[in-house]
Amino acid sequence: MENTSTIYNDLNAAQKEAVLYGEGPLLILAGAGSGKTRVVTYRISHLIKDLQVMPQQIMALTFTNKAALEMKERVSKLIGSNVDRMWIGTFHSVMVKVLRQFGSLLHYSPSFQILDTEEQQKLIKTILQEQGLDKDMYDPRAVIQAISKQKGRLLTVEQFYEKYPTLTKCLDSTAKLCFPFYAEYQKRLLSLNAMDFDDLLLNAYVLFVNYPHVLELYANRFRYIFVDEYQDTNFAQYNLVHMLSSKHRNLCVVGDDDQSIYAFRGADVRIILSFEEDFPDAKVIKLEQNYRSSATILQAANNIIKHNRKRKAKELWTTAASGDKITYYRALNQQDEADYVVETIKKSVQQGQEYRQFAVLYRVNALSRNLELAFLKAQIPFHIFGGLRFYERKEIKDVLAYLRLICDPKDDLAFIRVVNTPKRQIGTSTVEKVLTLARTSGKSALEICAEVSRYPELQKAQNKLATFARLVADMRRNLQNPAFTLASYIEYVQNESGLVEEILNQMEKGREDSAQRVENLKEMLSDAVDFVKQAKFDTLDFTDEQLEENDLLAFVSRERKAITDLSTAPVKTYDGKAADLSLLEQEALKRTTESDSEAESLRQRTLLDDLHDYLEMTVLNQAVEGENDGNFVTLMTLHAAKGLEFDNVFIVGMEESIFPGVRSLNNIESLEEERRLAYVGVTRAKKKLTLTATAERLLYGSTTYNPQSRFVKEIPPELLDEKQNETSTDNYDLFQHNDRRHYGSAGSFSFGNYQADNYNSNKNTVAYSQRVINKGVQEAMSQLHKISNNKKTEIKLTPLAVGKSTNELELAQLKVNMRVVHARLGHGVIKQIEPVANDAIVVIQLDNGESKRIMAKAAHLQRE
DNA sequence: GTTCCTGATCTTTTT
DNA sequence: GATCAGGAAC
Repeated sequence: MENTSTIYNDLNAAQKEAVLYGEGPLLILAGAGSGKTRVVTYRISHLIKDLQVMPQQIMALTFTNKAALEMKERVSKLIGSNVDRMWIGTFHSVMVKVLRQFGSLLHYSPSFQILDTEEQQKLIKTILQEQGLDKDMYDPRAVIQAISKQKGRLLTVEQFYEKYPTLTKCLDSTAKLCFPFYAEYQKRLLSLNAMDFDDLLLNAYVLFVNYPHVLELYANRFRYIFVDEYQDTNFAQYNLVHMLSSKHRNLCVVGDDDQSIYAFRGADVRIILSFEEDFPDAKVIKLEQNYRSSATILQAANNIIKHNRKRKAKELWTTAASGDKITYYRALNQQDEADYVVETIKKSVQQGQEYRQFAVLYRVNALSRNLELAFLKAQIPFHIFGGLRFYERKEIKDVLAYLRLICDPKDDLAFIRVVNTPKRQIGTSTVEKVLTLARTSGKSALEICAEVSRYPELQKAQNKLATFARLVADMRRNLQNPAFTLASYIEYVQNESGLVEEILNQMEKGREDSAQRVENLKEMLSDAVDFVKQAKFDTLDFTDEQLEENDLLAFVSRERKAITDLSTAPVKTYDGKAADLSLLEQEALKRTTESDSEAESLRQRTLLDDLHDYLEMTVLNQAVEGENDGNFVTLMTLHAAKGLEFDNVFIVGMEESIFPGVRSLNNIESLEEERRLAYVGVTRAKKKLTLTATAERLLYGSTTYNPQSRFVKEIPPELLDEKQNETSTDNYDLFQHNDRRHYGSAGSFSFGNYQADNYNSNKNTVAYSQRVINKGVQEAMSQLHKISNNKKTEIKLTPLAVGKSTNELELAQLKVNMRVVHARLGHGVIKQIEPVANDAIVVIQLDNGESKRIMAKAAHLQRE
């Protein structure tokens, strides 16, 4: 076998062993920078190329879309083009695939929708109100978290109330929070035909338990299963993985217990720690050689992490030279700290380094502010990652809600969101009435509006509601209009709904972020163009679905036979109900007979298909492109930096109660998680690491004085090169004072609000900055250009057939002081043209004296 | 129904 | 200091 290929020659002994290891459970403990992804991708390629394993027999589960994408690309480079047949994806997306296929067994229709966190919270709020519960006692966010925790532990509603039959029996505080809500919440989800993120895992689990034959289908098919970042799995994921691999037992998990930093969202380190108990015959391979960092940096990392008690013995080593010492800078205050970072980068760049080789990491987002200002002042290009994600922005979510309502008129949550957005004088009380009527009659809210004249109690708002219903119906009808592409259709909805107009009106009133919001709407259009392009590429899943359609029929007939074999005994199910096989059978038959027409629509995707898939992508795939290969300094949280590497890394805010955070000071478990976070941060650096702390810090509106972080003290002093602001004499005393204080005490003390920072009103500078609020970490960092090259596509929209006249002015023809006619507003003069994305905001002085802002393209302005 | 003001809150984040 | 939700006044 050794002769099959030379690609294995660039692996070290441990890596090679992991790649070539045969059948059975395999745990790869891969330290930071030890070539983990390379090992996994090589192993997959080895299975396919050397052992003739079929790609469709391989499943690889990741936590993020970014990781899945990277794995796909790297595997496809190694083996050629047939990655498509493998199931490489996030836990969630893979389970969606399963549930779309078999969810009907759990009484969900295959088109169930997936709720995001905001909608979950809204649901909880309604339940809270309707049940008349004390809203000071229940914070919706905490309730959602509590429910999520139960689901992560695989407690269904039935099991939950079995375990906690009364409120007084809820000893656990999260159970207490759940108790009044869980059942009702779940009931609503079902009636909305919706699942939340945790349901995707929980329901897949329930499905597999209730219908062993379904599990068998997958367990048989997937001979090899891989799990990336195994230290981040929760109980539900753990169980799913074990079920799926129960047949062939070729489960390969990769992870590093020292890099487990997501316990706060349900990850359980014990899962990776007990892999060998789960599989006594497991092979364990440790990858300890680090190819990333200098010896000094590694030594620091090892010294920090060895203070943790619960962990697998593991020590990174390298053949690299010791390199530069770690700089530890003690600043006067956060300004001084930021200036130091900026100055250091400036100097290094003057000596020939590039901005892209620098990253500044921090524990909490709040620390980015001062850095941002300092970078702006110094005119150094930078990107801040984190903050609101693209699809979570208000203006985007509003458009998405319209699209959802158009797609599925029964989507009452979408209805609630948009019925009065933009404002249509439809208030909460009216909406309440509509919803009550909908609930009692079993109709959807939109249906009620469509036949509003039948309901005397809605008389006052009759016209408004009817107009809204007509608006949505019109939009829906236009789905059939062949002139539309997905992007041009979305643009049409953006305009027709009045959302764009509302933003422009707000701009009129001086709202500052309006231009940005318009730009986001435009960005959404190019996003849609790219999405369709990709969807045409990605035919991958359809072949698989086709395959499973037959499986579904086979499954039903087998299940039937099982029942007849057991004479009258019903199939054992999870909730005690017998499976309704006849329904399922009809469904399966229907699908097979439809498969011809489906195959046809495969060739010619309809606008509705595109829209459907697009909507699913927006919930499930939150990652959005960032600017990829720009030469800029990266600013992000330590969490976001996991998996990335930079030549030069700064970690700021190395102070007790910031890092480690206040909330972890009294708890060993979370303190150890903070320490792992420090370990992750330190190991991001390849050549040079700089740590900074301040004597005095203005945070959350008050000044604090924190002792230096214990993590700095855990680094042997001989590795550190300590520096401080030379202009100051009292600086050191301040630190002495801070450090004399005890660690465990409730963190920092404060002298109240004095002296705010000097830069507080720099809003204009912020606007021109290179700051990209919210583009995902995804591509900005990766060297994979493939997608990003497509991303910069120019938006080409099919012009609307309607309303286009020969007199219509093109964007380029518009000039200031030109007289124009607007179909609705009448005559006026162009006063200002402000380009935005591929369009422009035009200020028109109307003849009646009023001035209006409109989007140039949608306005269809004509020559006077 | 809408706007404007007050006051509580401020880890980390993906799906 | 900044944001955002919820309540009172318009």
